[in-house]
Amino acid sequence: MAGWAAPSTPHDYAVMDVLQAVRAFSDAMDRMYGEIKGDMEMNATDLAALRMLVVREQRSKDVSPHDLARHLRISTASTSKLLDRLSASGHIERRPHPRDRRARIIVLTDEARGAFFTHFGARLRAMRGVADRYSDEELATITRFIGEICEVIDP
Amino acid sequence: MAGWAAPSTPHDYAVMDVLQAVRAFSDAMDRMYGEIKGDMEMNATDLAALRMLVVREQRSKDVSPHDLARHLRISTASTSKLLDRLSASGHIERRPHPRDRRARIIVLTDEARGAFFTHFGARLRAMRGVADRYSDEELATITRFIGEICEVIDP
DNA sequence: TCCATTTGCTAGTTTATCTAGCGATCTCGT
DNA sequence: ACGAGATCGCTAGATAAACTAGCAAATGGA
Repeated sequence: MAGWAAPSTPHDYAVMDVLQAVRAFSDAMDRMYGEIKGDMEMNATDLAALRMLVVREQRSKDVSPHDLARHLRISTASTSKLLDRLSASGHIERRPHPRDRRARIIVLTDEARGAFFTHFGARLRAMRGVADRYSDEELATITRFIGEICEVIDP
Repeated sequence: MAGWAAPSTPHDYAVMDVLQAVRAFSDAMDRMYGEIKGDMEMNATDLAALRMLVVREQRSKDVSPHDLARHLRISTASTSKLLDRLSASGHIERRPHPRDRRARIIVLTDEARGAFFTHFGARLRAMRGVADRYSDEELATITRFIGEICEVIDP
């Protein structure tokens, strides 16, 4: 994913290395989600939906079926079926929206939170262990870099 | 994905921030692939296969249908169909393995390489632009951090 | 040599997505 | 206040893509 323009200076090599690391990270994420998908006996989309719900919950943001459809890039029809599956498996509940009677709010069940952290928890702790070994300044630089990369790949 | 244990020191906050950045990065990657999937009119699995082939080609590694099945975590039967699709759309070719007459080697066509860089090229240049603004020491730290994160999430 | 294993494929089934369209509800201009 | 148009989530039916089971050809070690 990086390296088809010949590097010439040490800086070029450093840039190439970091972009290769970014690519490797993407692959590692794919494989991790693949593994967890297998462990939880879910398909990729349903797991991605669950991840979104966890993230949004931590930010105290409500999630509608429409939000899910946009994030997952599937139709709202597919989203209805997806919610049927997650509801039947006890991972989510459809709650009425307090103000808009057409709308729904999707909330995670305790079982889903438990299952999620059962499967992600060990890796999250391991990631925290990695981050702990860096200084505050280094972490700030890394955070800034990752943030900037996010902005250019998903503007 | 980070932050359910109350942080108390500046370092805790820095760790929490970087883990949130990692999570956001993962989300941004998902959305980027989703967008490219739409632009290239491919499904997620086929695009993931193409990405794997590009990465392996840059490392000069041969890819068999079996390798694809393992990486994508789909059956070899589904992989055969996937290769039929990619072959029909002109993205790949099945070549005979030089030594094992049962096996195949999957190679990208020039068209596939072109299409891939048409869709990823702008973002890759943008990422390079971001990385260029960091010092060699910073880039080394970031590369090391990302590498360590990869090891713990995909051991 | 011989037999278990590996490789990639096909056939048929199941699962998940899409398009099209519906009723209910909200929003906004008049 | 009220009607037009937009939005929300859902259903039905069609299409696409995954799965399981099993096959022949080729390999490789006992």
